[in-house]
Formats: sequence, structure tokens, C-alpha cells
Amino acid sequence: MKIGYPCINRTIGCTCGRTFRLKNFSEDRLEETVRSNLLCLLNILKFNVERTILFFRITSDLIPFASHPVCTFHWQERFQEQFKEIGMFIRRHDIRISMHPDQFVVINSKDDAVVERSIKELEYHAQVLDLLGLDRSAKIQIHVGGVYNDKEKSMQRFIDRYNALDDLIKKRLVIENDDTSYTVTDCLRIHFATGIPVLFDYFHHQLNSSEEKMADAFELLSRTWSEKDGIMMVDYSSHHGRGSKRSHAFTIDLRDFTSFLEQSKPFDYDVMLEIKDKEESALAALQAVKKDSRFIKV
DNA sequence: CCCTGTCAAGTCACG
DNA sequence: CGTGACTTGACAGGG
Repeated sequence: MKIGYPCINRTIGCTCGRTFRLKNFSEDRLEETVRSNLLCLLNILKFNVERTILFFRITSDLIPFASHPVCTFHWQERFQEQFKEIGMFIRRHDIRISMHPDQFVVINSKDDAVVERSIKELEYHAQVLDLLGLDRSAKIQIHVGGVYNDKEKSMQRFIDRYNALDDLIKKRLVIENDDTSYTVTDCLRIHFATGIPVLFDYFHHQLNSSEEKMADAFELLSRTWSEKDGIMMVDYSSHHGRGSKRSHAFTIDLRDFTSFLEQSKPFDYDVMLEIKDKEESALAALQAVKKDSRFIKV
């Protein structure tokens, strides 16, 4: 088991998701931003490795406007060496990597233009992981998409669109159960039709499930990950006591986390802590988990 | 310097 | 019907 946090480190004081407004776009600005984002990414990974945090989600903002028509700059070639260096660091320390494109990626949309943009965005994510030289256990996680008042048809549309994707994307794509529309059971059905692995989101499962017990969900979903895909990824978070029921907690509730670990006992997986204070909670969770046999210190 | 409206992109729940 | 939520607030213009 590895523990990780998404995208942002609040200790180091750099961000690997620096971006800028579209109207200020220039190649120079893009080049400078990407350079600084990549430097920061390596710094964060080093920070993490020193603390045995071996799971990390790379921000989609790493290359601003990468899939936008305005971007004709060949960042892939320009930064090839930096990607290679970071990739070597990741492999040397056996860091698990994920990416999570934002909500605009909807491959089952009824609007072809949305689908087209979504695929471009997925291509960009796949390119980043390819440039890092990572194997197919580095994943890109997305939601199934919209329901459009007809879940059956919308699921079928996802399946058809997924099947038509380039293998460079397919080999990295996984779906996760979401908090409003597609449950673990829905995702499993899509898995059986496509072979796509399913990432388990603990928080979403509490908000939106169709009966399944958590242990059953672990059992079923862990089997959707093949040897090459690596062990199952799990998103963990709990909700903010005072905010809306969908908002994420500011810091980890170790009692809840420990109970979550207990419930998932027989299974091994990598867990991403979607919690606002980031590495702070990851370090606390690490302490809680160190007694667990699934966690092997590197 | 600080404040705050706005930022490429979609969909849905909630009030 | 408008707003906020989502994996993550940050940018930048105006005072």
C-alpha cells in the first residue's frame, strides 16, 4: 500500500500547476511556466520520497492549455529531457502516479464537440505519462460522465466511445464511481463490457451507492485491475463537517481513516487522500498505517 | 500592496 | 433558474 495526495504541496512553496489566462498566452510565457512547473514537480516528488509518500497525482495544469488550439508550441520535444529525468526519479523510487482530468472531460457527452475536446485532453494526459516513460500502472482517472435522463443509453455511449479510443489512452484510462450518477455497480457493468479498471472512491460511495457493502466493492473492483494495471487505486476522503455534504474535509479524521483501513483489511491498494491540507494529512495517515501489514516500508 | 472578479472547457444537485 | 460543487484556487486588473 502506498499513500498519496493530489497535485499540490503546501509546505514547499512552489506549485507545479502554475497557469495563466488565455488572453495572456504566448509561447514564451508557456515555456517559462512549464519549466517552472516541471522543476516544482521534481521537488515535490523528492519531498515525498524523503517521507515515504510514494503515490502522487500530477496536476492537469502541468502544461497550461496543452489541448487548446492556441497551443502550437511543441512542449513535448522542448521538455523531453526534463520529463525523462523526472520519469527516472519516479521509477527509481517506485512512485505510483495518477492524473485526474477535470470535469470537462466527458466522453459520453451527447455533444460531439465536447467529446472531441475530451479526447484531446486525454491525449495530453497520456502524453505526459508516456514522456515520463511510465508503465501502464500510471493511470488517468475519469468519471463515466453525464446521464442525460437515460442511464442505459449513456452507459452504452461511454462503452462505444471508449472502445474507439486510441490504445495510448485506453491503456491508462480508469473510471471511478461518482457522487451523483454512476455507482460502483454501474462502473462494474462498464468494466465487464470494456475491460476498463475501476477505481474505488470511498467518499462517493458513501454518497451514492446501490447497496453494495464496502468490503464487497473492494472485492469486486480489485479484480478489475490486471497485473499490468497495478494494484487498485482508491480515493479516500471524508466530508467537511460544516460545509455541504459534498465538500471535502480540511484535515484527515484518523478515527474514520482507521476504520476504513479495518474494513478494507484483506485487500491491498494504493490510496489517494483527497483532503485539503494535502501532505499534512498524508503524513498523519502514514503514521496510522505503518502497523498495517499491507504497508511495506521502502 | 491588497482586494476581488474572473478564469477554456460540462453536468447535476440543491436552494 | 441561479449558484456551487467537483481532483486543485490562482491570476491579474484596479484600487
